[in-house]
Amino acid sequence: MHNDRAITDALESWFSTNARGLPWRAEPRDPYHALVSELMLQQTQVSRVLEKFGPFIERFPTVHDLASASEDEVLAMWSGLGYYRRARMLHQCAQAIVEHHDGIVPSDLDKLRSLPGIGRYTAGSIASIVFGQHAPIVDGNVTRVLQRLHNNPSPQTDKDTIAWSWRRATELAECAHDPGTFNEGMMELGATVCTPKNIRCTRCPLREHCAAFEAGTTEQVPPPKPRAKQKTNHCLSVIVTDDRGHLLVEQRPGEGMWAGLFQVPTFEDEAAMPSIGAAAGLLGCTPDDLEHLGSFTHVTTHRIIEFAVHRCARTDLDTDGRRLVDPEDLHTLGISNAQARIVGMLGSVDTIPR
DNA sequence: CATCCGTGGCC
DNA sequence: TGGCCAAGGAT
Repeated sequence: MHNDRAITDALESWFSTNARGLPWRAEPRDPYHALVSELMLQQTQVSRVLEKFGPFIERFPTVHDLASASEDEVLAMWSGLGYYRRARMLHQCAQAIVEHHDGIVPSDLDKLRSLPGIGRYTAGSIASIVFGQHAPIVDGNVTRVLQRLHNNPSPQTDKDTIAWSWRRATELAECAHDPGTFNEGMMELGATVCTPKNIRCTRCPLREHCAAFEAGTTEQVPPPKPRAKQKTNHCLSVIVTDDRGHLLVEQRPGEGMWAGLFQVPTFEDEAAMPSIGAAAGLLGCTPDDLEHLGSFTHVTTHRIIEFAVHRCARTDLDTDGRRLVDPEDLHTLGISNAQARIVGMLGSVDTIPR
């Protein structure tokens, strides 16, 4: 039907000379390293993962170390990566591996799939890249490459398109000489050559197999994804220190945005910025104790968050469910980049974990 | 099944 | 520089 073997051969050959260096690709491949890396790669760019992977593995060298760590420690090492629920999933995943799989990352696709935080993409990725199995993977890159390869103009998010992509990826993975290399190659091609815009067809190893290139429709296939409208939120954050210079922090709820992360006392409102009077009242000081240090806008995919940052002059506030930490020790707590920026307004305090 | 969950790069 | 873009898993 399709010239699948020609496609997989061309791609594997291209990838073996065009791969960017990912740390866990070093031989021998440690399945635990792959697990951490794949969870990180689910949600952020390769460059960010490169920054965070080394320190994370150094802190949690084995699946046992990760499993026995506290959730706070895991979140601390995840700080700045975003999608923090995945850090907790990875933590639970490690615990499940220790409890149900003798501390050994399973190679079986269904067993991988049943672990927390691992869906069919991540299961296929570990099964194929680490264990050499002919398992398919489909991510946004793979879908785009496949749709262009077959000049399939359907919306990427359609149920039928997703099912079609998985069928096609399954055929190709089964055909591939080295399915792990093929799967990595598809993602790398989508990330560096077969990109949404500025498509680099002249550098594409699959050009002669590409129906969209043939038809001249690469720019239109696939169509842009519909985007959710951003909601606005307002946060008033207050930097409070005691007479030793220790910083007052609180832990966010276990659900929602930045779940389980720490922050300086922060008051939120969807409609408008909380008033200084209200914030002072909740903190147990007066408006005169608060000094406005600055404001900024923090943008995420689904939210626009306006932050106003104040400094409290009082050093004797009731800690009331909050805790005081030495700014030097902030890197041991999970904090968002927005909060790191706020604490940075205090001075040249280094808040990024290393 | 629709919605939620961060951050940074690119133009 | 502000808008656009990337993307899997859980619930």
